[in-house]
Amino acid sequence: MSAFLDEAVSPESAMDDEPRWLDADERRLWLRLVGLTTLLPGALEVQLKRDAGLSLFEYHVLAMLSEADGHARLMSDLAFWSNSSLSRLSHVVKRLESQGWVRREACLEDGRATNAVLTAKGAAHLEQHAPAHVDEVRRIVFDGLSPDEVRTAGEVLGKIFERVDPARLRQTES
Amino acid sequence: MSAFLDEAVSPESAMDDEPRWLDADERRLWLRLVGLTTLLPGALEVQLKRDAGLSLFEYHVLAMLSEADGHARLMSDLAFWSNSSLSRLSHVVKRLESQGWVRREACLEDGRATNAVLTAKGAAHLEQHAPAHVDEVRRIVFDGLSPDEVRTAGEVLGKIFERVDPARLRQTES
DNA sequence: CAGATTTACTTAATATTTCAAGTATATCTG
DNA sequence: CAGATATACTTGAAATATTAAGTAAATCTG
Repeated sequence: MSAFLDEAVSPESAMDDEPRWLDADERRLWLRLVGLTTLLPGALEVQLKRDAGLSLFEYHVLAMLSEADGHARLMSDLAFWSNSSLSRLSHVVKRLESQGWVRREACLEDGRATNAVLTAKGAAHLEQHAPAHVDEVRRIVFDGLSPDEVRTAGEVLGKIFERVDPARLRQTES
Repeated sequence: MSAFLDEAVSPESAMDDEPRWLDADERRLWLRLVGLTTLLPGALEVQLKRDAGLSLFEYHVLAMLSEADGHARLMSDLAFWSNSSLSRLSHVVKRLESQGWVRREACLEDGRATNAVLTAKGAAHLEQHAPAHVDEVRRIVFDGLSPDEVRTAGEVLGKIFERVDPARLRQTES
């Protein structure tokens, strides 16, 4: 990734408007961002999968339901809050439904819409496994960081997140 | 994710050793980290896929080869540098090979090992599409950040990265 | 208010990733 | 140096994710 990201390489380019290559600090952040996006979910999933039979994404979906009014959300809202496409969510909810952790309910106000609802069993499952998962998140993500680092990194990632999809920022603000 | 991450919820837990739930700043960083791991690759891939017919991972693999001596690396080294399992890499290299961008070569020193080698065509493809990709990375990731933010965020992510898999840290240090 | 468009999803097909073996070579141990 | 173990991959199958197409209900438009 160094070549074709930083400026040490390829003084000639295909088009003649040379882009601004990345400097050393940018390259470092970039590589770590790429590294984390590929490795972090897997690292956390080992524990979750083993202990709770959930992927990180599934856990996140259940957690988003657990904090909603009446433990229910419209599929499209839930897709938003779990950073996913409706299609991906639909498949995952089907699986969570088959485990008895979630059920679907037609929406009364809008005939097109469906609510995903966390069942009592799903809530219990989440409660049971949340502590170990939070411990794991803490162990991998937070134990090495000072409060100040947590705050500033959160700010910076927020600025990036905002640009990934401007409509989504509100998600982590509340 | 609020419930079962922060401390506003479930004063009683299954086991009685209550974990330390996340505080507001921790929760914010955590949600943004999760959000970025799920959305950032896709956001960058739109451009790459359309213009260069490459996923972010494939681009990364080619870039890692391009900066290696002789444009070649052992499969296991390449797996390390691209944060992937050998199996995943093997499948992807097969595809890159079928496009003529990479070829495999037996390693002379070790009969078990294989070198993945960037072909001239692969190097040309990378050179052709690198500028637009870097522009896109810059647009989404860096344009909103000050040099100071880039530096400090890089540091913090490094500390997390180190804990995801201690053996891997060296990767973004050089 | 009829036809066209948009919204909210689901589903089938495809692509990608992971998992579990399998193969072959290298190294280590008694 | 023979047998055991470890390393470096590859491959096929299973799980997961994305894409494209389809259905049905709501809304918008002339």
